[in-house]
Amino acid sequence: MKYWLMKSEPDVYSLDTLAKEKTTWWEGVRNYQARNFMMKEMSVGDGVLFYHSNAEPPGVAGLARVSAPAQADKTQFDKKSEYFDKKATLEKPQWYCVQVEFVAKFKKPVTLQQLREEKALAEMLVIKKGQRLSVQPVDKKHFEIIKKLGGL
DNA sequence: GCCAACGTTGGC
DNA sequence: GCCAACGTTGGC
Repeated sequence: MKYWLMKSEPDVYSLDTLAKEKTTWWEGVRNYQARNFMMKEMSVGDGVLFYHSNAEPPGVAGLARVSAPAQADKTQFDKKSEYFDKKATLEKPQWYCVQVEFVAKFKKPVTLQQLREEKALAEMLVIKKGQRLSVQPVDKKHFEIIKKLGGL
């Protein structure tokens, strides 16, 4: 069982949307490191911190869980999609994504500022300068602290 | 294989 | 909207 932080812009796809839809395929990741985490490291049941980037304020909005293993991201084959990739073929997909399911929404989001102020979280990747990875691993202890900060 | 140019991310 | 940080692309 591993733990992750996954970023989404709430204007594009928010935790509230996931709460309504229950599950979603995490499509549109076009970074190899992030893809490799989804393809090779994630397992069904892994815990996910759902992070709102480009939000006011930015921060962890709640919890999700990996609900199906990685499969080819179908948006890479869709010419009309902004995520279309002409290098991808059905035989050799370039991009994969896992399915995540809604778990819980924090009563109040745990803001980036709170994460920075919490000494025990100083080593978290999301805090670090220039850290842009949209899918990143999280220590269990950090996951638990944030869950508590979120009131769960 | 180097690296400059360019594009994207994401906080502010 | 700005811009620092970083990833990707493509000429050589």
